[in-house]
Amino acid sequence: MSGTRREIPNDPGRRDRILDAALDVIAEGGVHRTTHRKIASRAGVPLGSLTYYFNGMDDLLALAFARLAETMSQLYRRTLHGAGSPAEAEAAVVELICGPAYATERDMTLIFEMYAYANHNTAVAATTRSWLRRSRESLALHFTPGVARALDALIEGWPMHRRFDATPLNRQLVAGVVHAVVSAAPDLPDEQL
Amino acid sequence: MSGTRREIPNDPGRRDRILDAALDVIAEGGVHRTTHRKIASRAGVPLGSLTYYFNGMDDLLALAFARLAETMSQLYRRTLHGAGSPAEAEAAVVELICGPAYATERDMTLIFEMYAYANHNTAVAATTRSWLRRSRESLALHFTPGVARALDALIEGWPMHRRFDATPLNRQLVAGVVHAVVSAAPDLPDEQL
Amino acid sequence: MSGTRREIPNDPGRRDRILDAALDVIAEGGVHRTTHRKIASRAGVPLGSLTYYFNGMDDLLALAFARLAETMSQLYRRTLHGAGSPAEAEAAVVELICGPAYATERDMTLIFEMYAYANHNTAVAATTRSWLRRSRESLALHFTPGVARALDALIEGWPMHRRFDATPLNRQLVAGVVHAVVSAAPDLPDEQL
Amino acid sequence: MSGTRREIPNDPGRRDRILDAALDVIAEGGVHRTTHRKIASRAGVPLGSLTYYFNGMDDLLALAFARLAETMSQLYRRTLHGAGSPAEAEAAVVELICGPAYATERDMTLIFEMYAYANHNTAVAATTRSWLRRSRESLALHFTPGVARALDALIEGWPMHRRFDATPLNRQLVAGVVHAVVSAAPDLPDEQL
DNA sequence: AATGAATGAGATTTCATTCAT
DNA sequence: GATGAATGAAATCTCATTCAT
Repeated sequence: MSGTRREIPNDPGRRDRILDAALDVIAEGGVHRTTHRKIASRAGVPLGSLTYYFNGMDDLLALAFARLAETMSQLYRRTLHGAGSPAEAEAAVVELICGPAYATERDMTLIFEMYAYANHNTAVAATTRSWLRRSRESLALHFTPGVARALDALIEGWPMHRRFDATPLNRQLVAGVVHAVVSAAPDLPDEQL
Repeated sequence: MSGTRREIPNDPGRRDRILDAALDVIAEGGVHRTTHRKIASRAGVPLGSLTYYFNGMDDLLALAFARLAETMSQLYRRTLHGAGSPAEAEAAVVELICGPAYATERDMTLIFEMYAYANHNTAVAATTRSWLRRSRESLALHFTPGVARALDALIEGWPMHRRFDATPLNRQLVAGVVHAVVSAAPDLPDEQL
Repeated sequence: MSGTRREIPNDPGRRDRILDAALDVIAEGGVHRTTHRKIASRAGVPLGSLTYYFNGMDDLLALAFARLAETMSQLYRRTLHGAGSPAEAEAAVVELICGPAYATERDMTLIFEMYAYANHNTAVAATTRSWLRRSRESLALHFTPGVARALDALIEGWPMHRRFDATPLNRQLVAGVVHAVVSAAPDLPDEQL
Repeated sequence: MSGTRREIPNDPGRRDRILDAALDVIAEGGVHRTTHRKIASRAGVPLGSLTYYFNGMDDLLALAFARLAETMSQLYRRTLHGAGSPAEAEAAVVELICGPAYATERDMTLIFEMYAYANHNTAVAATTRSWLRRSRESLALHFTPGVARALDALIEGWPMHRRFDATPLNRQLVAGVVHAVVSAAPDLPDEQL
């Protein structure tokens, strides 16, 4: 019955479905309330498959966050690579700060969870570092290294406030600040990326 | 029943000692690995006293984060209130972004944990909102509302990157960016705080 | 301050208030969910007074059930002693079976709890036996020993069914059955009470 | 996911063994002293399996009492269905009231516990109601509805007294009373079962 | 390759009781 | 005589992980 031929997995997309389900569960309750059972139930897979595909919870979470970072990075990249002029690049940055595309409520929650978890897990810390590096590389297509760092901080910090603030972001204000930072480039010290 | 005499607790500081121990445990392992036992052991109190003083883990964490926010708020406030001139105010902002005083590694870890937890707990969400509001009020002593918002985002976002970046923050770069944002004030749209 | 004179309790009715509160708590949640704290809170007395007045939970419950039995016995007794003729005695028995006076919902619940508890506590077993004996003595004022035993079983069993049955008791039916039992006296074997 | 094959439990009778163990523990100490540990130890199963098989103590107790009611109902039913004549039916009722078969000391204790618990748990209340209904249906095979109700009350009430009385039941007395009630049928009002 | 029944380690929580005042 | 802060023993419950199939 079993022979020597390579067994073919009977549900090839299952691994990723589990990771997506894990992100859903994290978004809903936080890492601290994430359990194997919830993930399995959400993914519609048997409980045993979680330990079959992953080496415990830490491994599963690390891979789920890696998947999140990959998705977010691509969005970031797409948004910035599409810009054909300095003005369009600035607009793209404003879009990343204000737009719901970059950070839905679910995404913001997941990013918070990833940052928090990264402080206690080296694999996720590496994922996070790689993400930050890639963000800056995308920004470096259009801006000097120093400006890229500053814009990155704004892209990080402003949506965080937006998440908890009652008042919505003022798009004109964001555009003005981004422009001011970009315009300051000549006055900023040299900086290696 | 027979009078209004209040019993005197045998150990008046114990409540706060437990909260501090909780923050230590969170900083070390994250909320997701924080347990009553670890907190009790760290605080040197019997396990039972945790549920005597607090209504379960959620309550305890909410109060611990409130204590954290209070401490951080005061530091923030002290730093900004001390500034006597626009130049000193800018320097204070640079200090908040770069200085280890504002955010030791432990503090940064705790802040990440608080943000993450706030997405799943209304009490902590309220604490977080109140903290953001107070930050902006302190900034409003020296800056227009729009500038205050932008600086707040920088103060939030830049140290986050610093936490995961290999390279340390370039203080001159930060100073340049802060100055650019502050100088842009006349060009920014009106904004209510 | 303390001297040698006898200390006078500063709240003489408190003991009984605690016992009544205990019965309330038992009626609401059952013995299995009865705690010192609930009783103290219900009675409006300090927690410590429970262990001051009683030797632990078993003692407290035993005394509470004794109080219940005393109250119920007196009602039973009053109902039967008031009867001046055989017909009135029969009517009194019907009243005890059907009437809400003998057994409100709360009373029935408490009696069930007492019987259940009596199987595991000798003091309450004694209380229960004494109650049954007194019931029969009251019935013996009007009926032969054998009839008294049979009526006692009906007074016990019928309200139990009433407690759980959807349909209410048929008073005429009860009266007919009681009359049949009473009328059978000459045919019943002699029985010592 | 891949098929409909059902996993076979390693120990198919375990669920029922746990319920029987629960009844043993209840009979010995009462619901109020029944704990997961005692049941697990008595059943010879690991502690964790109790919450694996049951949704908490309430669920476990409800199912244990349902098992008790089922067993008792069948005995009741067997006893009454075996009667081939009115005289045999009367004898069967006397047997149910007096015989140890219907109610050993353990059974009586458990029934008390069930009634007490039923006042605080809707599932057990339903079990109890269903039991009472089935008892009456068995009695209705031989007696008019009114007589069935009266006999049911006697079957309920008399063994309760027997449980606490010092003196044993007088079988002749019981037979006489049952006969009197049965003979009164023509004089009793019509009653729907 | 895949599963889910089963478990034990440990988490949270409850609560009777103690005892300093 | 009286109290309620405090505790430890034990209760319930959760869940990652194991493992026979």
